[in-house]
Amino acid sequence: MPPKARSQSMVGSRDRILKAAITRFSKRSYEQASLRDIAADVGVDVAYVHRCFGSKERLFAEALKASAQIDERFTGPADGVAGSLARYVVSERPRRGHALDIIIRSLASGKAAPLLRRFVLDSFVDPLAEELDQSNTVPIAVIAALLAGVSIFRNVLRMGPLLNAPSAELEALIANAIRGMMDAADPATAATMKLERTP
Amino acid sequence: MPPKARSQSMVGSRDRILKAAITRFSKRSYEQASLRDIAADVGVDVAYVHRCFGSKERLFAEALKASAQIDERFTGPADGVAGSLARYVVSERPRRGHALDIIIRSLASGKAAPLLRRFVLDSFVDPLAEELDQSNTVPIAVIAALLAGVSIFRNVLRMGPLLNAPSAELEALIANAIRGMMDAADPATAATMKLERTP
DNA sequence: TGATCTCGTCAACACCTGTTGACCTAAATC
DNA sequence: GATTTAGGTCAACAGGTGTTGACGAGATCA
Repeated sequence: MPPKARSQSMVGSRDRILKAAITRFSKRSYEQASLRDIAADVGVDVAYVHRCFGSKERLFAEALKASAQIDERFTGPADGVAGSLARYVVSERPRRGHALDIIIRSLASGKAAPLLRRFVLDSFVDPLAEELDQSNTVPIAVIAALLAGVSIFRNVLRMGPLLNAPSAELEALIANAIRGMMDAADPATAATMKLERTP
Repeated sequence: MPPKARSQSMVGSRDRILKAAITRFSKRSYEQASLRDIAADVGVDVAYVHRCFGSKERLFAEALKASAQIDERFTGPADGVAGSLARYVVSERPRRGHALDIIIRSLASGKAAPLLRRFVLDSFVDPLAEELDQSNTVPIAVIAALLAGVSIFRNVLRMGPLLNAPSAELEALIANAIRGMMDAADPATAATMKLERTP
């Protein structure tokens, strides 16, 4: 293979690797997504992707961080929190490479779990708790678990009922679950979530 | 190593392997739990555990099935469904090797996913839907996703807030989420769930 | 022109995986 | 007593993994 002219297509190979990693990690788990696959996507040698990022773990960490920047809404939806969260999880047709996808695929990986735990806490639970003036993060964590659970059952497990259900129905179910929980836990906070029942 | 007296400790090695597999698969994912580890737990050669079950996939399937028989409550709690489900997920102190543990650790595994999808459908969603006289399985699937999500965040991800929270609080949050959802979706069914608000 | 540094390749290492075939041994069967 | 059969071991295969060191081509800069 000819060594390829550099200044043309080879600029920013690191970014292209990062992008390929995001895609791969959002389709397969940490262990199932191999460095060789990522390298092949970019058309580069495995050794290079390794040396670009130091280790697979660091590449994963960077991919996770980078995917969060793409994914603006994940850090905290603006208004009508319950409905907005529900809509975010459900309407994911052309979504790919967003933080949530990476998270739900590697939750069970021993290597990735510590990273993901901190990420979910720092990028979702804490900001949302602050946004809602809620000092107790437990309900927020349960919301996160609900959203992750539905995403997993839908996109990873590909469970029939959740795949075929109309988006509106699914959205309403999730939103009402969140509302039902927050309402009972703390009516004041629930009011902040702009409750309008969607039956 | 002396070939060991058979009739004593070696009876039912297959069952011991199955038991070890259940334990391993409930602590690590399908790919992370290796046949060699399982074999070592029993004190047997890898080749034997393989030939006992035909393949790793079949061993996993049998372990999953066997774990469900241990786990009576998983197939359908009797009364006060919402609270019962919540309590089941939360109070899992000395629980190990039950179906839910195996499920939440291998959800993202390409090999195990089809098995798990069918298992959750057959052993949880459908029975519970029937028990509640609910023809629409979508809300039930969302409940399953919620329970799985919380279990994952707690036991796999080991997320702080969900680990340290008092069981009663967590239980109430989950139960109210389920009630809030079912109540809005179908008040008649919700009544079946013996709603008593736990604030 | 020559030294240097970045970008990148190549080949290999060490390790771990599920799986297979040959083999051995104790118990049951004839 | 001889033979089959079940229970089990051993060594190896084929393939995949992250990781490493040696090396090379182009551009940069002195």
